[in-house]
Amino acid sequence: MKNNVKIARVQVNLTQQQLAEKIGVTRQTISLIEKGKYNPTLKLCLDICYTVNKTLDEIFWIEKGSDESEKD
Amino acid sequence: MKNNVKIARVQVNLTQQQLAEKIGVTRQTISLIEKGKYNPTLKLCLDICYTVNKTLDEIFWIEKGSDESEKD
DNA sequence: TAACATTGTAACATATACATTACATTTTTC
DNA sequence: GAAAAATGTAATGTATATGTTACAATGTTA
Repeated sequence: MKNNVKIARVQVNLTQQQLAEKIGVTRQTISLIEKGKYNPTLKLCLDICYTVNKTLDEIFWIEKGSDESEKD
Repeated sequence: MKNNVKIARVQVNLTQQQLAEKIGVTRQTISLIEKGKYNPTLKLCLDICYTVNKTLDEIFWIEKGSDESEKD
């Protein structure tokens, strides 16, 4: 699950810890999402969007079939 | 978790069953998502988008604080 | 209205998102 | 280059998304 969370987070000058606190999740969850190792829920995706001022399409859209990340 | 899955699904002339089969989930999952009773994962949101030819923003975006649905 | 297709939903099981704690590794700053 | 901050990640536990099966309710069509 590739995404642009890290880019967007850095753009608004937040650490993983700060983003996590604003959203109400743990830093580990943010870390794993940024590394593409989690398949986050819609609600969490939306909360991230609200906090970094982006839309779902800007941060989480990936073209069909272009997800190179592992299936595990 | 309000969304526009039902509208988009009907627009492309698919039943819940047909959409579910194309995506590889059960009909119940589609039903519960349409009724706003599930908080789907990003991967499933994307699969729905691909199948009904819409983007994440078109189907799943909701303005901050405008989610009237129940929490559980 | 009777058959049939579609949708809602309940009970129970399984997989996994996310929390908690802890520590290691990398990056920044002095 | 050492101290601190930021990030990666492992082990274990919990909550919940999703599967399975089954049946009821609603819509559609002859």
